[in-house]
Formats: sequence, C-alpha cells, structure tokens
Amino acid sequence: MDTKTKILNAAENLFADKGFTGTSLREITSAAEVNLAAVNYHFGSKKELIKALMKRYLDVLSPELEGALLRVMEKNDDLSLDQVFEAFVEPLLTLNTLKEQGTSNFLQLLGHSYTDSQGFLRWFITTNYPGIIDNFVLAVHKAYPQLSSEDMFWRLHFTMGTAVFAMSSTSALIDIAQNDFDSEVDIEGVIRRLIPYVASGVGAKSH
Amino acid sequence: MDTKTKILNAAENLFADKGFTGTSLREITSAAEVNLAAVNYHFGSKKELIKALMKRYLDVLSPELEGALLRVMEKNDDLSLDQVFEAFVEPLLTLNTLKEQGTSNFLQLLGHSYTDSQGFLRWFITTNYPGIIDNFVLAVHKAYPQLSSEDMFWRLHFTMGTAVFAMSSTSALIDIAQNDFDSEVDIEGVIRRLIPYVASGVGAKSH
DNA sequence: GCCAAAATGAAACATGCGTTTAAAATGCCA
DNA sequence: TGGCATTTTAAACGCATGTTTCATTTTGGC
Repeated sequence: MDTKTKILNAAENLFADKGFTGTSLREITSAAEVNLAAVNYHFGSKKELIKALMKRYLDVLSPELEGALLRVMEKNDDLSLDQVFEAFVEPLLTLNTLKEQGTSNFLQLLGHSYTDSQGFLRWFITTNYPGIIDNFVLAVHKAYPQLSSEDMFWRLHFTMGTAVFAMSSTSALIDIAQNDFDSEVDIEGVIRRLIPYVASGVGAKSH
Repeated sequence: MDTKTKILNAAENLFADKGFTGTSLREITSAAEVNLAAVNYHFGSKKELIKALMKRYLDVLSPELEGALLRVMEKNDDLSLDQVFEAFVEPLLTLNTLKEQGTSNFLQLLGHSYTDSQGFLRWFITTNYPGIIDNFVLAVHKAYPQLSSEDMFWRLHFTMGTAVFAMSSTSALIDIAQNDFDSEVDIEGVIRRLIPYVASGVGAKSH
C-alpha cells in the first residue's frame, strides 16, 4: 500500500474517533508507519488532508444519494417522510464497501466537520455538493406539502443538527448504551433509530 | 467588577462562541482585560474555570427545572410530551436574568461540553446534577409509558443534540430567517419552534 | 546502468498553549 | 502608619503542535 493511502486510512480512523483538532499529525503518521513530513509532502497541509478524506466519500455518496432521493420521489405517489429518510440508508451503507467502517467513519467525520474548526468544512461541503440538500428539500416537500417554507427551514436545520450531533458523539454514546443495556449497537443501528425520530420531528403538526 | 467575574463573563462568551478547546486563556484574559495568570490564580486551571462557568448556571437551572418537571407531572393526569418540553421553557428563560444572552450561552456551552474535551464535562454534569435527567426521564415515561428505556436513552440524546445544535447556530439562522421570511425571531421563538419538533421525535412510534 | 525525479528520513523551526514563578502593587487591619 | 496577606504583574518554562529544511535513499524511464 502506498504512503498516501496509508496516511488516508490512519487519519480517517483517528479523525473519526477524536475529531480533527483532537488528532495530531504525529499520531497519524505514527499509526500509518510513515514519516511525519509525509503528510505535508503528499497533501500540502492538515486541512488539505481533511478535504481529501471527505472527498473520497462525498464523490461516491453524492450521486448515490441524489439518485436515491429522485427514485423515491418518482416511485411513491403518496410519499411518507419515513420513506424519504429511509432513502439515505442504502447510499450511506454502500460506503462500507469503500473501507471497513466506512459508513460510521464518514458520518462521524461529517459530525466533526460541523463542530470542529469553525466550520470551514461545512462551507466546503455545501458549496461542492449542493445537489444533496436540493433534492432532499424537494423530497420533504413532496411528502409533506402543507409544511410552510418557514417551518421547512427551521426543521431542516434541526434535523441536520440532530444527525450531526448524534454522529459526532456516536462512539461515546454507543459505549454508554452497551454498558447500560448490554445490547449490541452499531452505526446502522443508530441510523435506524434516528429515522423515526427526525421523520416524526419534521412531520410534526405546526402550532 | 472583580477579576473573577470579569474572567467568567469573558470566558463564557468566548467559550460559547468558539468552544473550550478553541478558546485560549490568552484570548479570555485579553478580552477580560486581566493578567494571563489570573485564571490559574483564581480558578486553578482551565478545567476548573469551565466547571465554575457551568456551575453558575446549573445551580440556578437545576432546582428550577426539577420543580417545573415535578409540577407538570403532578398537575396533568393525561400528560403530553409537548407539555413535558414546555416545562423547560420558563426555567431556561430565567437564565437570561443571570446575564445577557444567558439562555443562549448556557445551551451553547452545554453543546460544547458534549463534543469538546473527551466529554469530561458530560461526566461532571451527569454526576453532579442527576436530578434533571432523572425527572425528565420520569416525565417522558409518564407521558409515553410504552417507550422502552433503550429508545428513551437514544431519543433523549437526539433531543439534546437537536437543542444544542439549534442554539449554537441560532444567531446565524435568525439572520437568514429574518431575511427570507421577514419574521421576528429570537431565542424564545426558536425554543418554541423546537418543542413540537422534539416532542414529536421523542413520541415517534417505535419500529 | 545511469541520471533526473520522486519519495523518504531526521532534525529543526516557529508558534501557541497551559502553567508556574517571583517580584511588585494593593488592600486591610492593628 | 506599619506590617502582613491578598492580588496583580511580567516573564519564563515546558511541552505539543503544524510546518519546513535539506540530506539521503529509492524509483522509473531512456
């Protein structure tokens, strides 16, 4: 395996677990068994390494997700919000074919990208992959046409917050949950618990 | 104003905005117009400063919240989840009497305490103020007895994430919302939009 | 097999961090 | 007012970070 890939893999695992600011290049290069200077040689900087990491997943996820949302809109005449959110599951799980724990790693990275580093990654994602949000809004509107655009605005942000927060603290929560309920929990389990929650939240009756 | 209070106020604003790890003692002491060493002199360490900060709010919020939850449980024979979450509003808004933007600052700090610093603050809060969570769980259980304790666990954390994320991006979102819908929105308005969302999420049918 | 290009390695650099030190200033009470 | 405890100050300490340098080794095409 070449150095670049070794770095990407080691960085992904560490970043997902401990966040971007919480992981040093020395930890990464040590885990990858490469020289410290290799990161700056191959990627330019820590920021560029992070971008490359996200790009590896987003380039796969983005078209899959847009397709899945379009398909679920075409097929179902009376679309439910649960179906809209279900459309996320399969594209997300295909990320496991890219790398072991790919889905979990990506979602945790996404979570960290919203809370770490003054959100420079949020900007990177929303400007480079706008199709995801656009299709998502369309699908929600089709499933719940009565929802005012103002409620739509707020609830989409609430949903994003719920998902992102859940993902960035998933490893800690899974530990607690396994101690308290000694039940096996994985990332897919969390996703499937998330769906009824956010679908119900978005579908709430307006007051 | 004495040095200790100047530090607390400056630290609160900066921590709420940029997180604990994202804010240095030099920024804080500079904003507070006190000497760098004052933090370690008056509080002992950065960690103790953070604890003192949270304590200032939690000592007020905790009894208020416990009382409000007990009251809403006693009064209503047929309790709804909306009523449970409504019980949070007034105690949270009283934090604005402690300090300008107190409610918003506290909720943002709470959010950072879950994502920053390997969750040592989460431990601090749950072990020092168990009454909040206990009464909340009781109230939710009374309003929705069929909910399993495992679903309760996850939805409680989803809810916290939703609230925390909403609050941490509130100022930015309020600006956008006022431009797009020219409607007046403030913290209380966001909280009141949040209630039906999280109540509906917690109340979702289990799959 | 040679040589330029690419990659690696060890070390140092510059910076920012939380914390500590010890002297100076201030406050307070006898 | 004198003296002692409290507080403030400027400076430095030790450490970890991302990045850069430059010598060395490895690689790939002619």
